[in-house]
Amino acid sequence: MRLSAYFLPTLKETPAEAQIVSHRLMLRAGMIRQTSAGIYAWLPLGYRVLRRIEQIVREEQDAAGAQELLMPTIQPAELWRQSGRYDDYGKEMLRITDRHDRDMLYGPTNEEMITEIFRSAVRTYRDLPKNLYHIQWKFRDEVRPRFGVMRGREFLMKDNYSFDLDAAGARRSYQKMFLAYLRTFARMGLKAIPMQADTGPIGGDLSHEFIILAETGESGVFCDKAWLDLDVLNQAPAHDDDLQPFFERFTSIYAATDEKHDPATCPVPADDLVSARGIEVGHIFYFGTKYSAPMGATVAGPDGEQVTVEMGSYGIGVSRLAGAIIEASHDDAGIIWPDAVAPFKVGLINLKSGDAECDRVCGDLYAALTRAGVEVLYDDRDERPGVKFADMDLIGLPWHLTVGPRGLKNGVVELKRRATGERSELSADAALARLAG
RNA sequence: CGGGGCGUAGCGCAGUCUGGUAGCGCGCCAGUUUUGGGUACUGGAGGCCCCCGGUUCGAAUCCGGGCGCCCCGACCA
Repeated sequence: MRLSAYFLPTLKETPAEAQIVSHRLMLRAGMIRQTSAGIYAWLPLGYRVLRRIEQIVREEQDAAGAQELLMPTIQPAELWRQSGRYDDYGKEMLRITDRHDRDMLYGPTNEEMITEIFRSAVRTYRDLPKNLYHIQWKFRDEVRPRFGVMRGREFLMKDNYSFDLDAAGARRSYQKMFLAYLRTFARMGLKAIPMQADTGPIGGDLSHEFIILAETGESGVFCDKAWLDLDVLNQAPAHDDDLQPFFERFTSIYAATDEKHDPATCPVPADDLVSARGIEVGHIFYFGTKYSAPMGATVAGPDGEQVTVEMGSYGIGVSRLAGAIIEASHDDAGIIWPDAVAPFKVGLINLKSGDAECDRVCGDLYAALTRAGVEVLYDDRDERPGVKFADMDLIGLPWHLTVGPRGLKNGVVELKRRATGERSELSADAALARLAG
């Protein structure tokens, strides 16, 4: 993509309403625009990131055996009356009346709807287990939206729902999601730590919040320092393995939010205990028959009796992750995208657009990289070098490839790694080999 | 939902107390500068001063009523 033609309204100054760093950087980098309190438009650069995040979530869900579908944003109130939540949910639920005076709502979550779909289609235990997910916009009319996309009213969420014949099956479904979540966040370059959360009336150990560590996180967390150098991707078992040992190991390493942390009973010695800040990016829980019972989601069991199915639900804040990743990965100059979610891999900077030699070398590099499948944002604007460098640092692409007349005189271009600031001079061919290889 | 603040050019703000030609910086446009980490200079465009009503010869400014946005707290993916 040529920057001269790209819709990328970067800002030099920070809009007054943005208080936290990810919100400021997303506005300044031209990723989002606010349209109302807690509601945002995603501009091309931001939308690319959102889709990247969504795709990683999707791949890990599919790998874990979940099946994607898509439910609507608007739901009939009737379903929520069946579960008893229509009156309980309060003002956070956006209620709508259609032209026929029917009560509708903009879905804040989808337990009722998925239960309705399930109960109308599944009759026998032979069709279990099932795990269905979708990635869809939700609306919760928060009293006070803030922190940009980290706590918007409208947000993109991956939510899925598991259906099992009994508690043992539900436990296995839960463990599959536990593994999928650890893999998902690790792939995004995040250190996500599962922390035991309130399970409500069901009890047990089957509810975890996944919290990523970031200096600017909302809540205080404590964890065993063993978490810090745990390599999840290398230790993760296959989804078909017996997940119990893995689950036990990862839930036994201490981690707690400050609400649950009690220094008096903490099993971790003070020297091994890390105190940090965190952002919740995922939440999984098992809730048994909370919805299946009132809504009559039953199947015929092996002995012919009707059995109420055991359910769990699992959420990932996809749009929140865009902000959370920035909270976890930025510096004074701007965003530092982890490779897996970067909107482009390489920023190609032409220091002197209009100069025949610079234009030719850049054009060749751009064409060759594109041919090799490398996504490039080519800054071909007629701008000052300082402006180009500053914009590129702000946008935070993983690699910056700089071409200028001074370097070309010596036959070199400059390659910079955004995360480390490390720069090296090399030939255009060598740079191409490194980026495309 | 309690408490507080703000609304003036695309962005950041001054002007409001004490009513009298709508300003500054950045950005934008046209030039000069030919620049190696937000360069410098010259010229220019761009405003229902959030909305409605009132007071006044005259309102961005005073009064009344709305709306919007932000912050702190409580609450929450």
